[in-house]
Parts: sequence; structure tokens; C-alpha cells
Amino acid sequence: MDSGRTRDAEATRASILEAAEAVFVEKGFADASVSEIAEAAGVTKSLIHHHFGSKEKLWGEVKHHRFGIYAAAQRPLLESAERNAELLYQSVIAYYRFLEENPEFARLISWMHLEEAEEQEFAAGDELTKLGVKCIAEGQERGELRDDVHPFHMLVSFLGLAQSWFQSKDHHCQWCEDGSPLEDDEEYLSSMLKIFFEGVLPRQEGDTRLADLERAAAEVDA
Amino acid sequence: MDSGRTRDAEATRASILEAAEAVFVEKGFADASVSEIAEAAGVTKSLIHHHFGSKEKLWGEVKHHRFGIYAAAQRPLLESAERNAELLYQSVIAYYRFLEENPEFARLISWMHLEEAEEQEFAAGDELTKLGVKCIAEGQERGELRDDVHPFHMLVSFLGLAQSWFQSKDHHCQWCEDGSPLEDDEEYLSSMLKIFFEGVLPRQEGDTRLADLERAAAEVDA
DNA sequence: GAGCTTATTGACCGGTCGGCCAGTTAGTAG
DNA sequence: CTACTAACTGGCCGACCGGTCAATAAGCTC
Repeated sequence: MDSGRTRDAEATRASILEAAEAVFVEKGFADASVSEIAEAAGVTKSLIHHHFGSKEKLWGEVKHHRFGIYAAAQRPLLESAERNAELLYQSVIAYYRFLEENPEFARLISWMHLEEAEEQEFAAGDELTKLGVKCIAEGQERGELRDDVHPFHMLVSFLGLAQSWFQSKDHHCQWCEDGSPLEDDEEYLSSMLKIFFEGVLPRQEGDTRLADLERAAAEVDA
Repeated sequence: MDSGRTRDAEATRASILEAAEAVFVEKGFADASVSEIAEAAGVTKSLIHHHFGSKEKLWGEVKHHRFGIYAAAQRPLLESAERNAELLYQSVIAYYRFLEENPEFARLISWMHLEEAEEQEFAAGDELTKLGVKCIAEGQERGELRDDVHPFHMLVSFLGLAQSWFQSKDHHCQWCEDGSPLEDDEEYLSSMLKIFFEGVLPRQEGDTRLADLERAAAEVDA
């Protein structure tokens, strides 16, 4: 480790990137100031321009960096050979877990959605979307997913189901009178899976399709 | 009509509010400038401060105004006597229609989610959430909705399903090779209803629960 | 050691921001 | 007509913004 070095361009870049992500995700691009990021990173404003060129380019690097991590976490699953309901089940859980472990990511996506789309720059996200749509379509062809819903709509649905929880959960405690447990993320995941795979209408007796998925997933873990 | 009057405080306030909403929703609070709003409204910057006090207060008025419209559109349905799956079905559609007809609203909500929550100021939204949770809970007690999902989770799910479409639809054309029809909003609503009420797993033969809801809703319309 | 590259700094610039204030003018009440 | 209120304007202020630039100094090569 040369972390004790007085000068280390790469470490400096990394600390700037880290501070920038924190500030951008917290306040958004417009309200974040380069000085603020500099202070958080323990460097001067000029150094940020030296390493990243401009505020816009720094923002681009932040997005690119986090989307790279996201793609690395999600792609392997979507590239596996299986193309069925079970794969979708695991992908949904994996996406939810990623949002859980990377709380910045949900906000990052929200900021990006609100920006002018212009030309899509985050190729990593687009690529995963394409992969996801393909997986769902193949699952439909095999009869393991209902085929009267457009694959893209199915994808948007589960992304939205996961995303919306991390946008709204902070307001939860107000609505349930009983003391809300800390394991709430876990409970919502369970709710979301039930709704996404089975819907909100009551289950018929002996309807074990979701149970089948859960059992299969448990076997994979073991 | 005294729209020809050279001075009309109320009309001026209204035009400022209208311009402010357009700019705020487009660029967000931080990136919007009072001068820009003034120009769009055809007044001077000082006049905005005269009528609204500060940029923050203007933003508050914009939110309050739009949430008032939202509550007025949604509350009657939730206050109806019925407490069952059919009411939820119609509420989901009503919420989706509102987003469709008030495209600013989806973005407004996104901006608000990203702001520091601090003290919840938009009482109208909170009130509707409470109403919604209550409706769902009562529907569960009557056995018309599955009761193994927390009512709040169910609510968050359908809000998220609707919201996420209006965040993501702009990128749609890229993923479906066939020419995407203009009626896409309608198609997604249909997809979303299927998923929310029945899930993505294939339907069993003769499973007509969603069909029952659709038929009941059609009767109400007629 | 000398010499080069470059990470790093602090001072500085033009521009825009939100907000304030003194002054002007239109509507109204007596 | 006078007097008062309030809608409305233009000019100004201090603060902060993103970005530039010349100067410094640490690390590397020889």
C-alpha cells in the first residue's frame, strides 16, 4: 500500500469520485457545487478540474462508475443459460439486493431520469435493459411467463416496484401504527415478489406457483 | 371577464404560478432561476418576490397547488362506500389517468422524493395515502384482496408501477424493434393491471378474476 | 545531482444567482 | 380632486458559482 504517499493521482481521483458521488446523489447535479465536493474530498477545486475537466464530466464519471458496478452485479445472472420464470425471480431479487446495498444507486437513477435524456450515455444500463427484455421474451416463448404482456412492460414493472420502495420507505413509519420493524426492506421484498409474480387478488387454495420458485431458489443457494 | 385590466393581482399570481410550475418541473428547484420564471410569466423578478416572498415559498405554492388538484381528482373515489377489489381496480386506473393527463405531476413527485423530506408539508398527499391504506385494509378484511401483503406495500407497489412508466417510457422505442404505436400508454396500463392484479406467471385455464373486475368496471361506466 | 512531468495550490475572473429597495403608476375610497 | 393602497418596475448588492492561470513542489528518469 502506498496510501502514505504525499502524491498519488489515482487515489486522489478515487477520493474525488467518492466525494462527488455522495454530494451529487444527495443534492443533485444543479445544487451540488464543485467547492463542496472539493472540501468533502479534502482537495482544492482546481484539482478537480485538473483531473476531470469540468463539473459535467465529473458527473458523467460518477454515473459511469456506479453503472459499471451495477452492470457487473447484474449481468452474470442475465447471461446465464436458463431462460425461465426462475431466472426472472432471481434477477428481481438480485436487483432489489443491489438497491439495498447501494442506496446511492436508487437516487442516482432518479436524478438521471429527471435529466434531459438527450443521447443515452449510460450504455451499461441500456445493455442490461436489452438483456432483460430478451430474457423475458425467451421465458414467454417457453410458456413460463404470461405472454400477453410486452417484455419491456414487464421489465419496467419490476424495476419500478423495486425503485419505488426506496423512494417511499422513509415515509412508511407514519402509516402503520404498530412499531415498524427494522427488517422492513425484507418484508417489502416479500410483498413485491408476491404481487409481481401472483398479483394482489387472493390466491386459490393449493396454488403453489410462487412456492415452486422459492423452493428452486433455495436449492440454488444450497 | 376583466382580463383586459392593466392590473390584476390574482391573474398575475396565477400566471406566475403557471410559469413557475413549468420551469420547476422541467429543471428542478435548484436549477430553476427566478429570472427565468419571471420571463416566462411576462413579469419582473421583483414582482414574484412581491407576490410569493421567496423562491422557496413559490416552490411550496406550486407543490401545494398541484397536490390540491391531485387530491380533488382522487379523493372522491377513495371515499366511496365500496371497499373491495373493484374499488382498488378503479383507483389504480384513476391514478394512471391522472398521471397521463397531468404529465407535470409525475416529475413533480420525483423532484419531491429527492428533496430532503424534513417535515412533510404536502398534507394532501399524506391524507390520500392514509385513505388508500385504509381502503386496502378493508378490502383485505372482506377477503377480496390477499391479506398476506401489508396494505402500505400494496399501495407503494401500484404507485410505483404507474410512476415508473412515465419515467421510462421515453426510452421505450429503443427496445422494441417493431414500430411502437402511439397508444403505448394504453398498452402499458393494460400490462400493469394484469401484473398488479394477477402477476406475471401464466394464468390457469378459466381463471377469470381480472375479467370479472373489468366487466364490473365496464358496467359502472355504462 | 539536473531536468522533466505533473499533481497540487491559491488567487482571481466574469457571470449569475436570490433578494432588497426606492420609486412609479394604476385602481379605489372619501 | 385628493389621498391612500398596492401592483409593478429597474437598479443594485453581496454571495457564490464554474472555470482559468501562473506558480509551487513532489516524484521520476537519467
